[in-house]
Amino acid sequence: MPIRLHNTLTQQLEVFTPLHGNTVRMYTCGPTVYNFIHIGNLRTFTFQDILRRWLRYRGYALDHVMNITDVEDKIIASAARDHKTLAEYTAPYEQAFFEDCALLRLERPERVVKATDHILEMAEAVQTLKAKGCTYVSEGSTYFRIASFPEYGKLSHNNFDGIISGARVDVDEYDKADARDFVLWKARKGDEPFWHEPIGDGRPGWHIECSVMAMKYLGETLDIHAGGVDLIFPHHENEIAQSESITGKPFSRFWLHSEHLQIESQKMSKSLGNFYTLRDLFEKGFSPESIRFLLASVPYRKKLNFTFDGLKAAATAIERLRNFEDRLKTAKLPDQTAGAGAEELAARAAKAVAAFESSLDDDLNTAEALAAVFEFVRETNTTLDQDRFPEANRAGALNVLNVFDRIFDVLRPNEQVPGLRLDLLAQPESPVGLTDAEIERLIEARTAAKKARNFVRADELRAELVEKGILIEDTKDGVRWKRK
RNA sequence: GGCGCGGUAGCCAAGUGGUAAGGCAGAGGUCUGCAAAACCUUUAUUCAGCGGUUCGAAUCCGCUCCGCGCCUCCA
Repeated sequence: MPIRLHNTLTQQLEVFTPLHGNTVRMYTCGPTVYNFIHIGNLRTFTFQDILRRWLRYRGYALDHVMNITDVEDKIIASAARDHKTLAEYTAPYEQAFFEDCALLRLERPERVVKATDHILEMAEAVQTLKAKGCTYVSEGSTYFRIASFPEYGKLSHNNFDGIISGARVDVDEYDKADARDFVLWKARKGDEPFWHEPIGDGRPGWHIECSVMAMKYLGETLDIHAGGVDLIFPHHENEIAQSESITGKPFSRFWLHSEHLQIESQKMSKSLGNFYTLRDLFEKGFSPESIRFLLASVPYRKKLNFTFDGLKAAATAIERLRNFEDRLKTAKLPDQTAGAGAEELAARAAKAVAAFESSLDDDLNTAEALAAVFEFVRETNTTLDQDRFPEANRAGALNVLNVFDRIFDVLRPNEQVPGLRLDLLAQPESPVGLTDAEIERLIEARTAAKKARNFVRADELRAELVEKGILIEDTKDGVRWKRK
């Protein structure tokens, strides 16, 4: 079954295939590094990660470029306030961004590129636009004239004919010919950083960096361009105007946009005090896997209500899957079973994988994909309970989880991921560190006491273990334990 | 004013014409010396409301109510 994705350009679900061979050329708008990224940013980056993984699962190779915006008004203002250069100011946030991504298991794009490494190309692009008659200069700054691009508005489906009453048209300090014209190259101003280029002393406008870097690395027509819904207008609309004016070709075939999330049913905003970074959530004791699971569990085009109850529910759901995996790996299984045969059970696993796949093929319907997995877990647990799950089907069942985790990636706790800052995670209180051998010895003593029907002693030993953060599970296959 | 989205069980949330997925919480049960953990079962005659189309609607159409987004920096 083919992958179908919702294209903002056409407002429809379309079958996706790359333009050239097997490689998907994808560009995503990365962070502006003037602060730590927040949970809303992470929703978008998680969506892009799921998209990456699903495209690869379906056999495509990726050439994915993500930009880092490291020159921009807020950065300039903050750097000036702190008496730092742009690079001095942005470097720590850039590093923090990659740490956050690693903690959430977000795959690194094939190329991560910075705006300040492409100033020359941007200035050249502005020159090209000037030569094509798409620009004008006002007070030293160069603007893009949207009247030169008749298709302006085709992405956001805004109609700019005539006056839009009620809209707050902000004609700022610069003298723009049309309120919607946007700046390509800002004239040098005061003490602000600037570059000396033929187009003039100054710095690039925001939108031009994405057009330039995307086309430099991926060619004139991308397969996919993605970002948050807020970028549809004006950022992506402007990217289209610039890029297509330069090349005369479609800039991107697919435009994918992820919805915003809300916090406890409210808009996330600094003034409401519900503005969370990953670090904030770690301090509250939530794990990266819980956060990733919650962010991934709601299809990307739906608003996601991000709540602390939701995070707890996500943690419990992951625990259920981990328990299931553990059971599958360690259970003693019969060679022969009555009732449902190996073939039927194999078909059940195949059906679960097929349902998982078709859900994600359908515009990345992660909620439906999860349902397929949990249904399989329940069915298989039942069969295991009945001692009717044969050894021959073990691998097939584990494969369902492997397929699931290739995309969701929440079954393994964080460990040695390069660049991973485990120190940022809230450490669970483990008052006393018992070695495995010590734990085993205490459990053996308890088992012996139980056998001797000395339940007082057995309960003492159990209490001691619980106190030290060890969870005892008496199963019919013997005692299992795990650290809490 | 323009464009667009949404209102499904206590909470989160699939489903866009064929008779309500899944997760969490709750309740009951299995297991156990008792527990815990784990697992199982169960939980919406109903999909904001009112009309309409249809053999049949949560799904299509109209109206009403409520919430939200973009049109301005923003994931």
